[in-house]
Amino acid sequence: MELSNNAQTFILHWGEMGSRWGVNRTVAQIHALLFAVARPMHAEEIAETLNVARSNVSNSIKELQSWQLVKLTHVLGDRRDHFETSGDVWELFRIIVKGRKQREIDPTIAVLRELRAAPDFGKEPEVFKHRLGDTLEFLEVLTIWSDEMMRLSPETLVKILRLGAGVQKFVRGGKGDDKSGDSS
Amino acid sequence: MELSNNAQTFILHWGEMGSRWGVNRTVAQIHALLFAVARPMHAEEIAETLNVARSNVSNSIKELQSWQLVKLTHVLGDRRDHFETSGDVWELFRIIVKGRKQREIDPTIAVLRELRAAPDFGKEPEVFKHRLGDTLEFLEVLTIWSDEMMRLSPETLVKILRLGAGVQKFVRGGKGDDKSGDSS
DNA sequence: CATTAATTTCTGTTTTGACAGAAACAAAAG
DNA sequence: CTTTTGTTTCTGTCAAAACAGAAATTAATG
Repeated sequence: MELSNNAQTFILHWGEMGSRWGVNRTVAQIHALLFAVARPMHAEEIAETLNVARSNVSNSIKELQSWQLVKLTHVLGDRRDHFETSGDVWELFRIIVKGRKQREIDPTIAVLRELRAAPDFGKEPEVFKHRLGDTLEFLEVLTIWSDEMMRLSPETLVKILRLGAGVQKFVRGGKGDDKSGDSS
Repeated sequence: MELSNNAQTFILHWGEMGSRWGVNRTVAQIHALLFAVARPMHAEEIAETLNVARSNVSNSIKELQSWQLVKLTHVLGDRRDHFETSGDVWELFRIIVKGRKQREIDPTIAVLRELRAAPDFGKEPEVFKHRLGDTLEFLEVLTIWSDEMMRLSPETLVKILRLGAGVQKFVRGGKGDDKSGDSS
């Protein structure tokens, strides 16, 4: 398939960004491609369009599937597997956040809990214990919050985001709290 | 400096996690070390403690400084540069979010805006234009929201996070919106 | 059951980034 | 101004990951 200049720019940039946070370029490009063309494609067509080896496409798709970012479909009269991705940006966001939390936050929480429970942890300096405790508490609050937020529909989510810092009006003692210009 | 087992575990894990989101192991380890010991250290001591080359420490610290995660200090009677990091987890979080947004979101917003403004963009298929538009809108809302949130004090922030999805009560039309069990 | 078509796994090559050690540089003290 | 001490830049080595192409496997059709 021939890509327009605009589609190319988008896909290349997406691949570039992908590698900036741990997902390899081809994986990110395939996802961008499926997002852009908005129709099911089979492995062969993806490989041709992006100029990468089919094996590469195969592995990348497996990875995308494991993250639930692309799903397998079929088109009538073609027995090849086809793949597509959701066009709902909010749903994609939810999936990505969920995955990153699992891979980046959860293991750290586990380690911090183990440390706190270790027999010799009590002997550590107070600052160290205190800092680890703060870190753990922080990650736990963050986890609960993100789990709850991600359970909401995109519509509610966008409303909350649009509220912005306005939510501070709803928490007691939150007045006069703006820190504009204190640290930059 | 001799590290306790607990401190070692923490630092090694932090380094491990670091490499999971694009920051190299040594950089993450140095940050973890400074966080754990909670006092200024000079380059030499850092290198000895972590068993890495001094040049490596030098470069890593430069990177951490550019992200405002460590700052330079001096201790009396010692002309060497010493380095320390904030013990305030919330402040660290704010700095990290800010940096990641700059490096991961801002460039994408710029590209999407350019695409939308390109002379031949109007000729693109409707779905494509629509999807890019959605993506841009999403990233813009997210940016505004995070900018505003990050301006709040840690105390307010923790209150809001603790509210969790409870914030939905404050947005109109948010009732009956829970999606539990719809997609997993 | 054989043949064809598609996908996945395997193996070797290439590229990229981390890192150590040396060399160059800068700053302070006597 | 020279010596000492600390910091940064540079260069080469090493390790890990991405990737292509071939081989093996699986599934479908006649």
